[in-house]
Amino acid sequence: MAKSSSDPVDPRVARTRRDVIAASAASLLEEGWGATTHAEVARRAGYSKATVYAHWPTTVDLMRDAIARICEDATLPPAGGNLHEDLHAALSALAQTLSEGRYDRLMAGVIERAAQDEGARDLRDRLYETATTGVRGVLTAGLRPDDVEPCLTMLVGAVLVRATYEGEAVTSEFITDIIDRALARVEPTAGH
Amino acid sequence: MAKSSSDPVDPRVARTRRDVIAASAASLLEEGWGATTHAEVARRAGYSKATVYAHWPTTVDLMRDAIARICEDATLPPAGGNLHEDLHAALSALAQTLSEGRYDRLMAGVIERAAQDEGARDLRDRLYETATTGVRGVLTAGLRPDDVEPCLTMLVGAVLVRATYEGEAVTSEFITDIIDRALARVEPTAGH
DNA sequence: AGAAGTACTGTACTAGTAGTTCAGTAGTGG
DNA sequence: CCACTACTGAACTACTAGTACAGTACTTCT
Repeated sequence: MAKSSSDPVDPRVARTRRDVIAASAASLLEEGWGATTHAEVARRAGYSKATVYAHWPTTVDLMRDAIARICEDATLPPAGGNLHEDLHAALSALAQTLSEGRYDRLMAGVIERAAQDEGARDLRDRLYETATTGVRGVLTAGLRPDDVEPCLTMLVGAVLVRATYEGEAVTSEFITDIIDRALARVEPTAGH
Repeated sequence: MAKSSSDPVDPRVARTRRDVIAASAASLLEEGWGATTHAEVARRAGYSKATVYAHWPTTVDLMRDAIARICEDATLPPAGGNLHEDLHAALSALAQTLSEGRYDRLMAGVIERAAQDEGARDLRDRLYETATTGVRGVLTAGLRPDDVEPCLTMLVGAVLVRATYEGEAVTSEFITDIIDRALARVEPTAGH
């Protein structure tokens, strides 16, 4: 309350926040929500458990910052102007993120908690939003507004089901196939 | 080992298995995987914790039977022969199951564990298989074999994303829309 | 530089839970 | 009626989440 306006943060606090959030994000991606506890994060970051509790009283507090950090790190593939190619790139990036980056387990953990915890519901929305930003951008740029949402849902859903629920690899051919099908109604000329 | 062939089960064992599995299934749907412990299931079913451990040593053992039971209860809407109508009915049933029956949290719990536990991976596959049987059946009956898998993945994915990840209601109009789009490439004549 | 304030540490503690053990009880099949 | 086995309940171990707090180290202000 004393120095709230100018807000010159104590460098110790800045250091601690940075390190602990990085450790939380790493643990969340590597071990999943269930294994990402205050104690584990403190161990990884090299701080005392009490310090972590002092900054983030609840697990959701900790996850909120960790997920925000993870979302910051998400990179978008560059758009070239060709709808099919850009979509293919964006969906490939999504598939990559889902399988390699372990977003699947992370997302599952958030969804499981979202049923009971209001805070987790926000996290779910933000995470989904971030993961699909690339695809949404390409569709918004190339489609009529009415077509964006259903196409987004079908394309993202197909990749997500393939990667997370069927546990199968998302191949380039698969992505090409679903793009062709999803855009069939939208484009007057048959692509490819 | 003594009476394995004819297998006349002790009625006490049959009773216990039936009651505990029912309680596990109920807890799994109502409270989620995380809250479905041996102790909680024993309390619900009215048996001793030790008895539950005796029958199902690990949590996955218990979940396996509970999920099998849940899958048995799944009902399929009757097929009428019209592709669009049958698909609409099957996808509505899926959406209903996802939101009302809390399959979303259940599925999320299974996926989260599937990353570490081999047994949970089997459960994920079986659960996904069961949830999509209705839609798959309709597609198999009405489409060329090559079209079944991609259409299934897109339609199921769209419903799943809508219900579970976006947290929005799956309306009848939404289902009609995605069916039209998914089948656009498949049917020579534009439906509706 | 020194003082005053605050962040972090390490340890110890409480409370609660997963899982085990086992002697005792009661239902089952022969 | 007897031998057998399933279930009970209570006690116990081992582990974990979260709290408390006195001591130390860093930062900022004068």
